[in-house]
Amino acid sequence: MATVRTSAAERRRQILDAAVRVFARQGFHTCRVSDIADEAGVAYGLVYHYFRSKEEVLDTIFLERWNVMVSVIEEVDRRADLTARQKLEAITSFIVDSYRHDPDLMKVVIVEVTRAANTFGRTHLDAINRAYDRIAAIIEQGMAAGEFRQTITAQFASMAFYGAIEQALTGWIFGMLPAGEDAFDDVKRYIVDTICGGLDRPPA
Amino acid sequence: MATVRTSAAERRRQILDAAVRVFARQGFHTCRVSDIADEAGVAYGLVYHYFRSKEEVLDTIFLERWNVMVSVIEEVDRRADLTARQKLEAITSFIVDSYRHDPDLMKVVIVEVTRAANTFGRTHLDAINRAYDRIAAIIEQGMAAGEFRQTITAQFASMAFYGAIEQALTGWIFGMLPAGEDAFDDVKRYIVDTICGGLDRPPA
DNA sequence: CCCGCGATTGACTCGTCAGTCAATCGTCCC
DNA sequence: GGGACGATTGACTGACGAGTCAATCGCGGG
Repeated sequence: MATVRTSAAERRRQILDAAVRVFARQGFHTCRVSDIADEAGVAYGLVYHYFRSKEEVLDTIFLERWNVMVSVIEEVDRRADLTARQKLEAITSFIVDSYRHDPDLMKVVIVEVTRAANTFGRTHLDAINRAYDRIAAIIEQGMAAGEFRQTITAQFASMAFYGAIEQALTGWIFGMLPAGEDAFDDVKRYIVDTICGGLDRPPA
Repeated sequence: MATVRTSAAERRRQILDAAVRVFARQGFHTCRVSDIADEAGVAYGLVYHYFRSKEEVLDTIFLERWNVMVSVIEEVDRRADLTARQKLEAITSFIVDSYRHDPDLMKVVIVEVTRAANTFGRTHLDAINRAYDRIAAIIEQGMAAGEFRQTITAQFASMAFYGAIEQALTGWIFGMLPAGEDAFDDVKRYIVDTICGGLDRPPA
Protein backbone atom coordinates (compact mmCIF):
# COMPACT_ATOMS: atom_id res chain seq x y z
CA MET A 1 0.00 0.00 0.00
CA ALA A 2 1.12 3.56 -0.65
CA THR A 3 0.54 5.04 2.79
CA VAL A 4 2.03 2.81 5.41
CA ARG A 5 1.28 4.78 8.56
CA THR A 6 4.53 4.06 10.30
CA SER A 7 7.13 1.57 9.17
CA ALA A 8 9.02 -0.58 11.64
CA ALA A 9 12.08 1.63 11.30
CA GLU A 10 10.03 4.74 12.02
CA ARG A 11 8.44 3.18 15.10
CA ARG A 12 11.82 2.20 16.41
CA ARG A 13 13.11 5.71 15.85
CA GLN A 14 10.03 7.13 17.55
CA ILE A 15 10.73 5.04 20.63
CA LEU A 16 14.42 5.97 20.66
CA ASP A 17 13.62 9.67 20.37
CA ALA A 18 11.11 9.43 23.17
CA ALA A 19 13.66 7.60 25.29
CA VAL A 20 16.21 10.38 24.76
CA ARG A 21 13.72 12.92 26.08
CA VAL A 22 12.76 10.75 29.04
CA PHE A 23 16.36 9.84 29.95
CA ALA A 24 17.36 13.49 29.71
CA ARG A 25 14.46 14.59 31.88
CA GLN A 26 14.40 11.88 34.53
CA GLY A 27 17.64 9.97 34.20
CA PHE A 28 17.99 6.34 33.19
CA HIS A 29 17.78 4.84 36.66
CA THR A 30 14.82 6.82 37.83
CA CYS A 31 12.57 6.46 34.81
CA ARG A 32 10.29 3.54 34.09
CA VAL A 33 9.94 1.76 30.79
CA SER A 34 6.31 2.82 30.87
CA ASP A 35 7.48 6.46 30.85
CA ILE A 36 9.25 5.82 27.56
CA ALA A 37 6.21 4.08 26.11
CA ASP A 38 3.93 6.93 27.23
CA GLU A 39 6.26 9.57 25.83
CA ALA A 40 6.32 7.71 22.51
CA GLY A 41 2.54 7.31 22.57
CA VAL A 42 2.89 3.58 22.33
CA ALA A 43 1.90 0.56 24.42
CA TYR A 44 4.26 -0.71 27.10
CA GLY A 45 4.91 -4.03 25.44
CA LEU A 46 5.91 -2.49 22.12
CA VAL A 47 9.15 -1.25 23.60
CA TYR A 48 10.04 -4.91 24.12
CA HIS A 49 9.09 -5.72 20.56
CA TYR A 50 11.85 -3.43 19.32
CA PHE A 51 14.38 -3.74 22.14
CA ARG A 52 15.37 -6.61 24.39
CA SER A 53 15.64 -4.48 27.50
CA LYS A 54 15.62 -0.97 28.89
CA GLU A 55 19.40 -1.10 28.85
CA GLU A 56 19.49 -1.95 25.16
CA VAL A 57 17.57 1.24 24.47
CA LEU A 58 20.27 3.29 26.20
CA ASP A 59 23.06 1.33 24.53
CA THR A 60 21.54 1.98 21.14
CA ILE A 61 21.19 5.70 21.77
CA PHE A 62 24.75 5.96 23.00
CA LEU A 63 26.45 3.89 20.32
CA GLU A 64 24.56 5.57 17.50
CA ARG A 65 25.86 8.97 18.56
CA TRP A 66 29.28 7.93 19.76
CA ASN A 67 30.10 6.17 16.52
CA VAL A 68 29.27 9.31 14.59
CA MET A 69 31.62 11.21 16.85
CA VAL A 70 34.47 8.77 16.42
CA SER A 71 33.97 8.83 12.65
CA VAL A 72 34.21 12.59 12.63
CA ILE A 73 37.38 12.49 14.70
CA GLU A 74 38.90 9.96 12.33
CA GLU A 75 37.87 12.02 9.34
CA VAL A 76 39.40 15.17 10.82
CA ASP A 77 42.56 13.26 11.63
CA ARG A 78 42.93 12.23 7.98
CA ARG A 79 42.98 15.81 6.69
CA ALA A 80 46.54 16.64 5.76
CA ASP A 81 45.83 20.33 5.29
CA LEU A 82 45.25 21.04 8.97
CA THR A 83 47.67 21.63 11.83
CA ALA A 84 47.16 19.63 15.00
CA ARG A 85 45.64 22.65 16.67
CA GLN A 86 43.21 23.13 13.81
CA LYS A 87 42.22 19.50 14.12
CA LEU A 88 41.48 19.98 17.80
CA GLU A 89 39.47 23.06 16.88
CA ALA A 90 37.42 21.09 14.38
CA ILE A 91 36.69 18.33 16.91
CA THR A 92 35.74 20.81 19.60
CA SER A 93 33.48 22.59 17.18
CA PHE A 94 31.74 19.40 16.15
CA ILE A 95 31.05 18.27 19.70
CA VAL A 96 29.89 21.67 20.92
CA ASP A 97 27.60 21.97 17.90
CA SER A 98 26.23 18.50 18.60
CA TYR A 99 25.16 19.81 21.96
CA ARG A 100 23.78 22.99 20.48
CA HIS A 101 21.76 21.00 17.98
CA ASP A 102 20.41 18.33 20.35
CA PRO A 103 21.13 19.03 24.02
CA ASP A 104 18.97 16.17 25.26
CA LEU A 105 20.85 13.61 23.23
CA MET A 106 24.26 14.85 24.35
CA LYS A 107 23.06 15.04 27.93
CA VAL A 108 22.13 11.37 27.83
CA VAL A 109 25.37 10.36 26.15
CA ILE A 110 27.47 12.24 28.67
CA VAL A 111 25.55 12.06 31.90
CA GLU A 112 24.12 8.56 31.61
CA VAL A 113 26.99 6.79 29.88
CA THR A 114 30.28 8.62 29.56
CA ARG A 115 30.31 10.06 33.06
CA ALA A 116 28.61 7.03 34.56
CA ALA A 117 31.48 4.71 33.82
CA ASN A 118 30.65 2.66 36.87
CA THR A 119 27.40 1.39 35.45
CA PHE A 120 27.08 1.63 31.69
CA GLY A 121 30.27 3.32 30.76
CA ARG A 122 32.04 0.14 31.78
CA THR A 123 30.29 -1.67 28.94
CA HIS A 124 31.35 1.04 26.57
CA LEU A 125 34.86 1.66 27.84
CA ASP A 126 36.28 0.35 24.58
CA ALA A 127 34.21 2.70 22.48
CA ILE A 128 35.13 5.59 24.75
CA ASN A 129 38.82 4.74 24.61
CA ARG A 130 38.71 4.63 20.84
CA ALA A 131 37.95 8.36 20.91
CA TYR A 132 40.73 9.08 23.40
CA ASP A 133 43.22 7.11 21.33
CA ARG A 134 42.38 8.95 18.14
CA ILE A 135 42.78 12.30 19.81
CA ALA A 136 46.06 11.16 21.34
CA ALA A 137 47.27 10.25 17.86
CA ILE A 138 46.51 13.76 16.65
CA ILE A 139 48.43 15.25 19.56
CA GLU A 140 51.36 12.93 18.90
CA GLN A 141 51.54 14.19 15.34
CA GLY A 142 51.55 17.71 16.68
CA MET A 143 54.45 16.81 18.95
CA ALA A 144 56.35 15.08 16.16
CA ALA A 145 55.86 18.09 13.94
CA GLY A 146 57.30 20.36 16.63
CA GLU A 147 53.97 22.12 16.99
CA PHE A 148 53.37 20.90 20.56
CA ARG A 149 55.71 20.57 23.51
CA GLN A 150 56.66 17.09 24.61
CA THR A 151 56.72 17.60 28.36
CA ILE A 152 53.53 15.63 28.87
CA THR A 153 52.12 12.37 27.51
CA ALA A 154 49.93 12.53 24.41
CA GLN A 155 47.60 10.16 26.22
CA PHE A 156 47.24 12.53 29.15
CA ALA A 157 46.87 15.56 26.90
CA SER A 158 44.09 13.74 25.09
CA MET A 159 42.25 13.16 28.34
CA ALA A 160 42.69 16.74 29.44
CA PHE A 161 41.38 17.97 26.08
CA TYR A 162 38.35 15.74 25.95
CA GLY A 163 37.83 16.34 29.67
CA ALA A 164 37.66 20.08 29.09
CA ILE A 165 34.98 19.61 26.44
CA GLU A 166 32.96 17.27 28.61
CA GLN A 167 33.32 19.63 31.54
CA ALA A 168 31.97 22.50 29.47
CA LEU A 169 28.96 20.52 28.29
CA THR A 170 28.36 19.37 31.86
CA GLY A 171 28.55 22.99 32.93
CA TRP A 172 25.76 23.85 30.52
CA ILE A 173 23.70 20.84 31.41
CA PHE A 174 23.68 21.70 35.09
CA GLY A 175 23.58 25.43 34.71
CA MET A 176 27.04 26.16 36.09
CA LEU A 177 28.15 27.85 32.89
CA PRO A 178 26.32 30.73 31.22
CA ALA A 179 24.22 29.56 28.27
CA GLY A 180 23.05 31.51 25.24
CA GLU A 181 23.89 31.41 21.56
CA ASP A 182 27.12 33.39 21.95
CA ALA A 183 28.36 31.10 24.69
CA PHE A 184 28.82 28.20 22.26
CA ASP A 185 31.43 29.95 20.14
CA ASP A 186 33.06 31.57 23.15
CA VAL A 187 33.53 28.24 24.87
CA LYS A 188 34.91 26.63 21.70
CA ARG A 189 37.62 29.24 21.78
CA TYR A 190 38.16 28.87 25.52
CA ILE A 191 38.65 25.14 25.27
CA VAL A 192 41.27 25.20 22.54
CA ASP A 193 42.90 28.31 23.96
CA THR A 194 43.21 26.77 27.41
CA ILE A 195 44.53 23.42 26.29
CA CYS A 196 46.84 24.71 23.58
CA GLY A 197 47.78 28.13 24.87
CA GLY A 198 47.62 27.53 28.62
CA LEU A 199 46.84 30.05 31.32
CA ASP A 200 50.34 31.43 31.72
CA ARG A 201 51.03 34.80 30.24
CA PRO A 202 53.98 34.35 27.88
CA PRO A 203 57.03 36.29 29.03
CA ALA A 204 56.98 39.71 27.46
CA MET B 1 33.38 0.35 82.40
CA ALA B 2 36.90 0.84 81.07
CA THR B 3 36.69 -1.22 77.87
CA VAL B 4 33.63 -0.30 75.93
CA ARG B 5 33.90 -2.67 72.96
CA THR B 6 32.72 -0.23 70.37
CA SER B 7 31.27 3.19 71.03
CA ALA B 8 28.43 4.59 68.97
CA ALA B 9 30.85 6.80 67.05
CA GLU B 10 33.09 3.85 66.25
CA ARG B 11 30.15 1.78 65.03
CA ARG B 12 29.02 4.57 62.80
CA ARG B 13 32.52 4.94 61.40
CA GLN B 14 32.70 1.18 60.88
CA ILE B 15 29.52 1.27 58.81
CA LEU B 16 30.70 4.28 56.81
CA ASP B 17 34.03 2.62 56.03
CA ALA B 18 32.30 -0.56 54.96
CA ALA B 19 29.97 1.46 52.75
CA VAL B 20 32.92 3.11 51.04
CA ARG B 21 34.32 -0.30 50.14
CA VAL B 22 30.97 -1.60 48.96
CA PHE B 23 30.10 1.52 46.93
CA ALA B 24 33.55 1.46 45.33
CA ARG B 25 33.23 -2.21 44.46
CA GLN B 26 29.62 -2.45 43.34
CA GLY B 27 28.40 1.09 42.85
CA PHE B 28 25.69 2.80 44.83
CA HIS B 29 22.77 1.78 42.65
CA THR B 30 23.69 -1.86 42.31
CA CYS B 31 24.52 -2.64 45.91
CA ARG B 32 22.05 -3.58 48.59
CA VAL B 33 21.93 -2.18 52.08
CA SER B 34 22.48 -5.73 53.26
CA ASP B 35 25.82 -5.72 51.42
CA ILE B 36 26.93 -2.78 53.54
CA ALA B 37 25.75 -4.47 56.72
CA ASP B 38 27.53 -7.70 55.79
CA GLU B 39 30.74 -5.87 54.92
CA ALA B 40 30.61 -4.08 58.27
CA GLY B 41 29.86 -7.35 60.07
CA VAL B 42 26.69 -5.90 61.49
CA ALA B 43 22.97 -6.66 61.34
CA TYR B 44 20.86 -5.19 58.57
CA GLY B 45 18.75 -3.05 60.83
CA LEU B 46 21.71 -1.40 62.51
CA VAL B 47 22.46 0.59 59.40
CA TYR B 48 19.06 2.23 59.91
CA HIS B 49 19.85 2.91 63.54
CA TYR B 50 22.72 5.15 62.46
CA PHE B 51 21.42 6.46 59.14
CA ARG B 52 17.97 7.34 57.92
CA SER B 53 18.46 5.85 54.49
CA LYS B 54 20.94 4.32 52.07
CA GLU B 55 21.21 7.73 50.46
CA GLU B 56 22.13 9.39 53.74
CA VAL B 57 25.09 7.04 53.99
CA LEU B 58 26.38 8.22 50.62
CA ASP B 59 25.68 11.86 51.44
CA THR B 60 27.64 11.56 54.66
CA ILE B 61 30.62 9.95 52.95
CA PHE B 62 30.64 12.59 50.23
CA LEU B 63 30.19 15.67 52.41
CA GLU B 64 32.78 14.53 54.94
CA ARG B 65 35.44 14.33 52.25
CA TRP B 66 34.31 17.23 50.10
CA ASN B 67 34.30 19.64 53.00
CA VAL B 68 37.87 18.71 53.81
CA MET B 69 38.77 19.43 50.20
CA VAL B 70 37.07 22.80 50.15
CA SER B 71 38.78 23.72 53.42
CA VAL B 72 42.14 22.87 51.96
CA ILE B 73 41.44 24.95 48.87
CA GLU B 74 40.43 27.90 51.04
CA GLU B 75 43.50 27.49 53.18
CA VAL B 76 45.76 27.40 50.14
CA ASP B 77 44.02 30.45 48.75
CA ARG B 78 44.79 32.40 51.91
CA ARG B 79 48.55 31.90 51.64
CA ALA B 80 50.07 35.15 50.46
CA ASP B 81 53.49 33.65 49.83
CA LEU B 82 52.37 31.58 46.83
CA THR B 83 51.87 32.51 43.21
CA ALA B 84 48.59 31.47 41.59
CA ARG B 85 50.36 28.65 39.81
CA GLN B 86 51.84 27.41 43.06
CA LYS B 87 48.38 27.45 44.59
CA LEU B 88 47.07 25.31 41.76
CA GLU B 89 50.02 22.99 42.29
CA ALA B 90 49.20 22.65 45.97
CA ILE B 91 45.55 21.87 45.25
CA THR B 92 46.42 19.34 42.59
CA SER B 93 48.88 17.71 44.93
CA PHE B 94 46.34 17.45 47.71
CA ILE B 95 43.66 15.87 45.55
CA VAL B 96 45.99 13.42 43.85
CA ASP B 97 47.42 12.42 47.23
CA SER B 98 43.89 11.94 48.55
CA TYR B 99 43.41 9.39 45.82
CA ARG B 100 46.77 7.80 46.47
CA HIS B 101 45.93 7.47 50.14
CA ASP B 102 42.36 6.18 49.81
CA PRO B 103 41.39 5.29 46.24
CA ASP B 104 38.08 3.72 47.26
CA LEU B 105 36.92 6.88 48.99
CA MET B 106 37.85 9.13 46.09
CA LYS B 107 36.28 6.71 43.66
CA VAL B 108 32.98 6.97 45.50
CA VAL B 109 33.17 10.75 45.76
CA ILE B 110 33.90 11.15 42.08
CA VAL B 111 32.08 8.33 40.38
CA GLU B 112 28.97 8.16 42.55
CA VAL B 113 28.47 11.85 43.32
CA THR B 114 30.56 14.36 41.42
CA ARG B 115 30.24 12.70 38.03
CA ALA B 116 26.72 11.51 38.70
CA ALA B 117 25.31 14.99 38.85
CA ASN B 118 22.01 13.74 37.49
CA THR B 119 21.18 11.75 40.57
CA PHE B 120 23.07 12.75 43.69
CA GLY B 121 25.30 15.44 42.38
CA ARG B 122 22.21 17.55 41.93
CA THR B 123 21.72 17.53 45.69
CA HIS B 124 25.31 18.55 46.14
CA LEU B 125 25.64 21.02 43.30
CA ASP B 126 26.09 23.85 45.77
CA ALA B 127 28.93 22.11 47.55
CA ILE B 128 30.55 21.27 44.24
CA ASN B 129 30.22 24.83 43.01
CA ARG B 130 31.83 26.14 46.16
CA ALA B 131 35.02 24.38 45.08
CA TYR B 132 34.80 25.74 41.53
CA ASP B 133 34.26 29.26 42.81
CA ARG B 134 37.24 29.16 45.11
CA ILE B 135 39.49 27.94 42.35
CA ALA B 136 38.11 30.61 40.03
CA ALA B 137 39.01 33.21 42.66
CA ILE B 138 42.59 31.99 42.68
CA ILE B 139 42.77 32.19 38.91
CA GLU B 140 41.30 35.69 38.96
CA GLN B 141 44.05 36.78 41.32
CA GLY B 142 46.57 35.31 38.94
CA MET B 143 45.03 37.31 36.11
CA ALA B 144 44.95 40.50 38.13
CA ALA B 145 48.59 40.00 39.06
CA GLY B 146 49.52 39.66 35.41
CA GLU B 147 50.57 36.08 35.98
CA PHE B 148 47.80 34.60 33.80
CA ARG B 149 46.43 35.68 30.46
CA GLN B 150 42.93 37.13 30.39
CA THR B 151 41.69 35.65 27.15
CA ILE B 152 39.39 33.19 28.90
CA THR B 153 36.97 33.38 31.82
CA ALA B 154 38.30 32.52 35.28
CA GLN B 155 35.17 30.47 35.72
CA PHE B 156 35.89 28.41 32.65
CA ALA B 157 39.56 28.03 33.53
CA SER B 158 38.49 26.76 36.93
CA MET B 159 36.31 24.09 35.33
CA ALA B 160 39.05 23.07 32.94
CA PHE B 161 41.52 22.78 35.80
CA TYR B 162 39.31 20.79 38.09
CA GLY B 163 38.11 18.79 35.10
CA ALA B 164 41.65 17.78 34.27
CA ILE B 165 42.18 16.52 37.81
CA GLU B 166 38.92 14.60 37.82
CA GLN B 167 39.72 13.17 34.41
CA ALA B 168 43.07 11.91 35.64
CA LEU B 169 41.55 10.24 38.69
CA THR B 170 38.85 8.74 36.48
CA GLY B 171 41.60 7.49 34.20
CA TRP B 172 43.18 5.64 37.10
CA ILE B 173 39.90 4.36 38.41
CA PHE B 174 38.99 2.75 35.11
CA GLY B 175 42.46 1.73 34.10
CA MET B 176 42.81 4.09 31.14
CA LEU B 177 45.87 5.76 32.63
CA PRO B 178 49.01 3.91 33.78
CA ALA B 179 49.08 3.45 37.54
CA GLY B 180 52.08 2.96 39.82
CA GLU B 181 53.75 5.07 42.46
CA ASP B 182 55.64 7.24 39.96
CA ALA B 183 52.49 7.99 38.02
CA PHE B 184 51.08 10.10 40.84
CA ASP B 185 53.82 12.70 40.76
CA ASP B 186 54.07 12.58 36.98
CA VAL B 187 50.39 13.33 36.59
CA LYS B 188 50.52 16.16 39.13
CA ARG B 189 53.08 17.79 36.87
CA TYR B 190 51.11 17.01 33.72
CA ILE B 191 47.97 18.61 35.08
CA VAL B 192 49.53 21.91 36.08
CA ASP B 193 51.79 21.94 33.06
CA THR B 194 48.90 21.41 30.68
CA ILE B 195 46.56 23.94 32.22
CA CYS B 196 49.16 26.62 32.90
CA GLY B 197 51.69 25.98 30.17
CA GLY B 198 49.45 24.65 27.42
CA LEU B 199 50.38 22.26 24.67
CA ASP B 200 51.77 24.81 22.26
CA ARG B 201 55.49 25.02 21.91
CA PRO B 202 56.44 28.60 22.65
CA PRO B 203 57.95 30.36 19.63
CA ALA B 204 61.70 29.95 19.69
C1' DC C 1 21.62 -8.82 91.83
C1' DC C 2 18.21 -6.47 89.24
C1' DC C 3 16.31 -2.77 86.30
C1' DG C 4 16.30 0.39 82.44
C1' DC C 5 17.61 1.84 78.20
C1' DG C 6 20.14 2.24 74.16
C1' DA C 7 22.39 -1.06 70.94
C1' DT C 8 21.52 -4.81 68.07
C1' DT C 9 19.09 -8.34 65.56
C1' DG C 10 16.85 -10.17 61.30
C1' DA C 11 12.28 -11.66 59.68
C1' DC C 12 8.75 -9.39 57.49
C1' DT C 13 6.03 -5.92 54.79
C1' DC C 14 5.04 -3.37 50.96
C1' DG C 15 5.65 -0.98 46.80
C1' DT C 16 7.85 -0.94 42.58
C1' DC C 17 9.04 -2.29 37.98
C1' DA C 18 11.30 -5.03 34.40
C1' DG C 19 9.99 -8.22 31.50
C1' DT C 20 6.26 -11.85 29.68
C1' DC C 21 2.46 -13.32 27.10
C1' DA C 22 -1.97 -14.33 25.26
C1' DA C 23 -5.21 -11.75 22.95
C1' DT C 24 -6.46 -8.35 19.28
C1' DC C 25 -5.65 -5.52 15.33
C1' DG C 26 -4.70 -4.25 10.60
C1' DT C 27 -2.59 -4.86 6.35
C1' DC C 28 -1.30 -7.29 2.46
C1' DC C 29 -1.42 -11.02 -0.58
C1' DC C 30 -3.75 -14.64 -2.98
C1' DG D 1 -13.14 -12.18 1.33
C1' DG D 2 -10.27 -14.79 4.02
C1' DG D 3 -6.28 -16.13 6.18
C1' DA D 4 -1.60 -15.34 7.70
C1' DC D 5 1.64 -12.87 9.96
C1' DG D 6 3.77 -9.10 12.01
C1' DA D 7 2.51 -5.06 14.85
C1' DT D 8 0.37 -3.67 18.92
C1' DT D 9 -1.93 -3.93 23.31
C1' DG D 10 -1.87 -3.83 28.46
C1' DA D 11 -2.88 -6.88 32.37
C1' DC D 12 -0.14 -9.80 34.96
C1' DT D 13 3.85 -12.07 37.37
C1' DG D 14 7.89 -12.61 39.81
C1' DA D 15 11.83 -10.83 41.89
C1' DC D 16 13.93 -7.80 44.43
C1' DG D 17 15.26 -4.73 47.90
C1' DA D 18 14.42 -0.51 50.93
C1' DG D 19 12.76 0.42 55.11
C1' DT D 20 10.01 -1.20 59.60
C1' DC D 21 9.50 -3.16 63.95
C1' DA D 22 8.97 -6.14 67.81
C1' DA D 23 11.98 -8.91 70.19
C1' DT D 24 16.50 -9.64 72.48
C1' DC D 25 20.89 -8.36 74.31
C1' DG D 26 24.15 -6.48 77.50
C1' DC D 27 26.19 -2.70 79.88
C1' DG D 28 26.02 0.56 83.79
C1' DG D 29 23.86 2.40 87.62
C1' DG D 30 21.50 1.64 91.90
